[in-house]
Amino acid sequence: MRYSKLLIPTTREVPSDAEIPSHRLLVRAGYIRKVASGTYTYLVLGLRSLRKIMQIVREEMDAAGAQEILMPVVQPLELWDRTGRSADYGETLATFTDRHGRGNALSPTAEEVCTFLASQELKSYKQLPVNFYQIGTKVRDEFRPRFGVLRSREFIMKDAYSFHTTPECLDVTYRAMYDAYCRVFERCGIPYVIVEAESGEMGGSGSHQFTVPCENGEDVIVHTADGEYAANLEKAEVDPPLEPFDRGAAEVEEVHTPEVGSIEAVCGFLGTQPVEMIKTLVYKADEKIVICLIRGDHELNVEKLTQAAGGAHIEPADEATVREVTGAGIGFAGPIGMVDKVATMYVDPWVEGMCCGVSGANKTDYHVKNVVPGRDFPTEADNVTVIDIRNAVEGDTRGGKELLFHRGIEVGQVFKLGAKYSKKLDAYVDDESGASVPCIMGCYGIGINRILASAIEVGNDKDGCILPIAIAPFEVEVVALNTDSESVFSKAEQIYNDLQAAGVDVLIDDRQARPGVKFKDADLIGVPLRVVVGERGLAEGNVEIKRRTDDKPAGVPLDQAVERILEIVRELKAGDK
RNA sequence: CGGAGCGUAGCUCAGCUUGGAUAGAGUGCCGCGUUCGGGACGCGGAGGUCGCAGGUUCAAAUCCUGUCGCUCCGACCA
Repeated sequence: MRYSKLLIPTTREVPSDAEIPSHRLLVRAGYIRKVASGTYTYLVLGLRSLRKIMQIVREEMDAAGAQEILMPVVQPLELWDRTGRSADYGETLATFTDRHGRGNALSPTAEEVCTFLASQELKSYKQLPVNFYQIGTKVRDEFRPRFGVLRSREFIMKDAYSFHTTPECLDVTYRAMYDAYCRVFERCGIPYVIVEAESGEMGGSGSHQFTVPCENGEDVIVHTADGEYAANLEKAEVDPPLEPFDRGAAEVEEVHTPEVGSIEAVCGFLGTQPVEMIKTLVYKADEKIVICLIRGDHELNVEKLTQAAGGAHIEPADEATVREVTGAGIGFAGPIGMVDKVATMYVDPWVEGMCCGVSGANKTDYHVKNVVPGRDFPTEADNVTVIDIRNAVEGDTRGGKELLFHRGIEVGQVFKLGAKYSKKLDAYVDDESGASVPCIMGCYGIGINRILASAIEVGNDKDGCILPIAIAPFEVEVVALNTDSESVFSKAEQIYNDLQAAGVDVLIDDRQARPGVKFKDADLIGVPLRVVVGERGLAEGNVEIKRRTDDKPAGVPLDQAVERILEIVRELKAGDK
């Protein structure tokens, strides 16, 4: 394609809202333009890259036995109500009421619709297993869009849903998807790690997350140095305390702590450390009130709590509920005497292991000291569960090995869903014995735009993008330096035509612009291979070929240029895999 | 939703504290000329209801109130 005919609005300056490299460069290189918060128009370069990514995904999904379909973005809210996910998603689910008064959701994912399809069409075990996938726009009314295309309100996702009669059959497809994902990311030329993940709102029993390690990622991955264990922060398990602590503490003592509700404030007031505090959090698990005890310097892990509560929908209790349950204002909840007032009390092992601690007194403006787990509140009772419900932190171990933390961008995740959706949406089939059984499901997502953004996040330098050839908008850029020189222009055109004929994705910079401008733009856009045709080179019978990652161009005789370019393109493609 | 901040030329920003004349710069854009291998230079030009609505004032980009939008930090994330 001809640069002079395309809208490739490169800029020297960046909009002030772009903070991370991928966002800055996508804008500067003219791949995208923002329309509103969290929504973007993809211009020719951006769309070409997305298409290449989608094609790779499509090929690997097809090869893995999935079949492509297309489901609606506008979905009946009723289906979401039936699975309970309209509540789980909350305001993140974008909804509208149509002119007939019907509720509709804009799809952030499509378990409901796909399961609905299964319920209508799948009747017999003989039809299974099946795996449906689609590539399309998803909508989430994000509480806070950010990082450009990485966390937007609208994005492109490949989502797939598989149906099975047995867990073993699901395992086979799950593994096939897992392997397909590895091939997708390898072909896209981006580095990735696979970690164990929690299935979260999806509701399921097993999951792996594919993450591109990089500084600006929003996900935290946790692993041991030997790589034997790797999980995301939501999932990462931590060892319980090694040594049981000395329990020889004094009697419980109430202290007046006026208007100091937060951990920091209490510590400042009493001169204690967060590690000595017992943090008491009131939550609602479905409609039941539960409390969670974690050490003051730890954070509650909602995913772990969800699992502990048997998959219940977890949300923080509102202030009125907290007051009613504890009899005190926010910030003064404590464990003593609470066990009878709540459905369940979850105690983190690191609280159980405390010698004694400071907690709220369930009395506004008061805390209590010398609270001993097991003595002053039960750690063993019918409705008390001691279980890991906090985020892993620096210094934690797992299996005795130190846990290390890194950030990453989630680009894909695979889930075993079980029968949650099929039961709620009546997706049952007859098995071999004639019994009606709910389909066992898996689901598998890939963030298409995130692959592009993360590729730039890990591939850039001061001059611009450095994209793998597999997903770059063009494979080769021919730069015609002196466009008013007939010989330069015609030779550049000849190379351009020959490359096109050879099936190469080639861009020719045929603009009437100064050389510096063309060089800068070529670097910024990040086309993997640049071919310069200029008077200086032609005087020696050469054109210049430079990979985006090379320091200097190499002169190649004009008559060998196309052949050499094709060779390097082949090498680059092989190298990316 | 809580905290902070910002809305002035297409973009990046000055001006606002301490109200005052035709609202500025860089970059980008248009025209002419000179240039032509790493974002050239000269001359000329277009481009602004200073987010919007009220208010204070002889006078508002500037002060006050409201409102809308955006951004950053935090709060259950593909």
